[in-house]
Amino acid sequence: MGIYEELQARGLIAQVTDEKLVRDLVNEGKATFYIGFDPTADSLHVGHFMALCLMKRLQEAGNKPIALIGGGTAVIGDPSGRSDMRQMMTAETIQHNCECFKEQMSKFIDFSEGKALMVNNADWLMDLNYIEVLREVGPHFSVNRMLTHECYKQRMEKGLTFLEFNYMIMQSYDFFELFQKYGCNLQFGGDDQWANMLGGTELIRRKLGKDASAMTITLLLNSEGKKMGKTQSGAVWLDPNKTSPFEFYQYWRNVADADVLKCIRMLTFLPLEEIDKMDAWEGSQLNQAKEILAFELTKLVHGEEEAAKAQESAKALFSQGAAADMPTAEIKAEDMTDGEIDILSLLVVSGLVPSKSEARRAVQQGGVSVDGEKVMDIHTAYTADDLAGDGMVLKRGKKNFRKVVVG
RNA sequence: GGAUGGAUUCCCGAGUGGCCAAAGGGGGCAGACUGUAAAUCUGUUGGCACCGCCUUCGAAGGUUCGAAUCCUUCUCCAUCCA
Repeated sequence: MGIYEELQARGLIAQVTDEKLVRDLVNEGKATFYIGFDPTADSLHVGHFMALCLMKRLQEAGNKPIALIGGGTAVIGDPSGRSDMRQMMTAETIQHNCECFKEQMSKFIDFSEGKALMVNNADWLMDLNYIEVLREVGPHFSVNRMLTHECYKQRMEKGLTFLEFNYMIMQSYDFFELFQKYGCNLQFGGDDQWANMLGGTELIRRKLGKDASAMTITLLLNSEGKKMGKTQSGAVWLDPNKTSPFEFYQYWRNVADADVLKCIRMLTFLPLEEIDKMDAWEGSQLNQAKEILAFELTKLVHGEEEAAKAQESAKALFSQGAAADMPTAEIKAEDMTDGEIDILSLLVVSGLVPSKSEARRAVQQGGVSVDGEKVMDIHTAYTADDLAGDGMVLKRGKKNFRKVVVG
């Protein structure tokens, strides 16, 4: 089985321009391919992770990856799949994000000895001359056709600025540039990038009369059709400072039944035969699959040691409500009044709730416990002695724990 | 540049002088049930010193005993005309 077939079996391939061509290219290790990452935040997230894994897989099969950081395109903002305009970012923010991306990526991809390249499209986009670009590239794009693309259609209702409209042209230009400079003959991207990517292959064909291919990665959607890797409080980040390994683990531990196998297949490196066996699992057995998923992914992103730690913590926490390695909050002397701290303040200081009102509600609804004992009275107070030594395990709801100690 | 309509709490969306911290839905949170799942049911969903007070209805002013609601100016958005 070639790498292409494997990707296909894992459900990673969404669309390709010319299946036979791409399959041969990739299977024979002749592809020089690129994936673009727009530095819209200071850390990569799960969506990027899929792309990185794909790069890794293809690199192992002998192909050469180019990681393109969109330091130039991020200035514009991709309207694809968005119902409103992206917030404009300052040049400094983008620069900072680029640095963060570079660092994180080198953990996943082997950039040594020219096995892979990392480029920033700011290097060529920033110096473009408006009139020149219009004359060089403009004639090859039909506004009529562009407007019919799905990605713009959505925005036709809400409004699309000329700035964003140009994103596609910039991305196409990237491919064109990479094709000429590095012989990059294949572009990968999220399925929402399809139109933008076709723009590139078309530009290359029209300007150079040569063929380049494009292939999109299936978007990881949950059974409700929403993008995975998002929580109400934001994305699930790969940066341990933004999403701790424990939280990361928990996110995957908690995916819906319907999504487990899909995630294992698409995201992990477990052999397909093993995954196929899990297909038969049902009911509470799926719970084990979730554990496997969570462990495997945490291992990939944060390393085996962190993964094991996260798993142990989770197990300990959910069976006994205590664990050595769990998020800890320190209570300082100034948080205490008369040597005591009441339960509401404790909840707020520990970061388990954002306000005292919510703390009050949580307690009144029976959602708070200390060392396994439910707290029912909002006036309950604790002294420094209660917190001494190993501290206390403060719990809000079923899944929010925090160890509280004196700081 | 002109005409019209619009901006409400996390989101959608009611509310056109006091009964509005603002209906309803979605989402979130918590409880019950479970498998750290889903579905369902219940409660809750601005802040605080919580039977009371404070800050919110695009922004700034004004009218009024009293404004999300009326007036003025401004900003932004949509549609049509140029």
